[in-house]
Amino acid sequence: MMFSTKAEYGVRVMVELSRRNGDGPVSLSEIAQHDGLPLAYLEHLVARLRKAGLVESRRGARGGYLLARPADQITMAEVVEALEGSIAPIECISEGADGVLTCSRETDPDHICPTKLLWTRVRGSVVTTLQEMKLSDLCQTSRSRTSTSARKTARSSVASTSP
Amino acid sequence: MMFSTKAEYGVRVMVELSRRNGDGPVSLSEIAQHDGLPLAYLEHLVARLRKAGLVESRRGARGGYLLARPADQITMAEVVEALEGSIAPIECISEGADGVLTCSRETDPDHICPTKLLWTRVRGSVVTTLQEMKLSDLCQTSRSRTSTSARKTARSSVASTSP
DNA sequence: TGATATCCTACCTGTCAGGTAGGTATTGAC
DNA sequence: GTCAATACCTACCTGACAGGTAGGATATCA
Repeated sequence: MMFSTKAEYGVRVMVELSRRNGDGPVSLSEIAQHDGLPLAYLEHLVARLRKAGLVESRRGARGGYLLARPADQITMAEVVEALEGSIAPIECISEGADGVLTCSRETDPDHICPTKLLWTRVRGSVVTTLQEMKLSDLCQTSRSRTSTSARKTARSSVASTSP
Repeated sequence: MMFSTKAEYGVRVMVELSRRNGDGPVSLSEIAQHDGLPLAYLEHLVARLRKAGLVESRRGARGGYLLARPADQITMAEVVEALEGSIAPIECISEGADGVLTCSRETDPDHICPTKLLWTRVRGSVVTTLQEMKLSDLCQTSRSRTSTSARKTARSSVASTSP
């Protein structure tokens, strides 16, 4: 498994917020009930999303959460990174402040880690995929299920990605 | 983090076997010492590689492990999958026997999981990257540095793994 | 003044990555 | 034939952390 339920649940929260965008603040308890997820745990996750500037909150009665930006301006890379932390395929690969990837086992500059190429490329493909996908892309899927013809397309497109 | 040290260490073992291909069986203790990895733990990992048909073993004195196939015929997808199990970006996504990806939260056929598209695509990009990269691609990197002094590099690599 | 929400901190708890330990079976070299 | 070196196997340990709970403080609306 590559990501924990933090990403899974958090993405679901973002999708729900996006679908109800414009209806005013959405309370976490509504989302928790709708998706069958533990409310107290979602509070931790949405705190990360808020600190990352992806959602805004309204306290008090009738409060809740809203998207900080339109859904088509939020990349899934931002969402996943806010929830899971910096995306690295493996512990020894980490991204420095300058954005350069380094391998912790590569202390000696003469000794180039032969596996670094692999993990760097894996990371790149994941980050690119997450950056290209916008939150709005996921909501079109969930919206389209209201019509029968669109449902078929959604299912087949998902199934076609198997190797 | 997306993969554990099982993948990290296991890939290193495969790279070492590939580099010494043709020199006869390579013992695990040699590799463990060269890369500064715990021998007893590598035994577990190499058992997975053997069961997956990626390496062959020779028991007894002067025994060890060899690549079961030429390095350019071994994809990193095979290696990583042997070590980590089926590649899934998240717990709720799994690959059935027929190769079709399913979401465990998608019990009701009318309710299509809106996040499935995301995780399916992430998985696809990772699998594609791993399939396109061959074991031989990693060894070309590590070969390029052996021209100066392989022995010196070997010693320093052991020392560098302390953190 | 409640009811309803976010927000914050602390704590719990089972699982599992990562590793150790100790033994058995097999083989080559002397 | 014995010995050393190796793979092979099973069981166990242990700290960290994912995943979640608990309880209260704070803010806001009706």
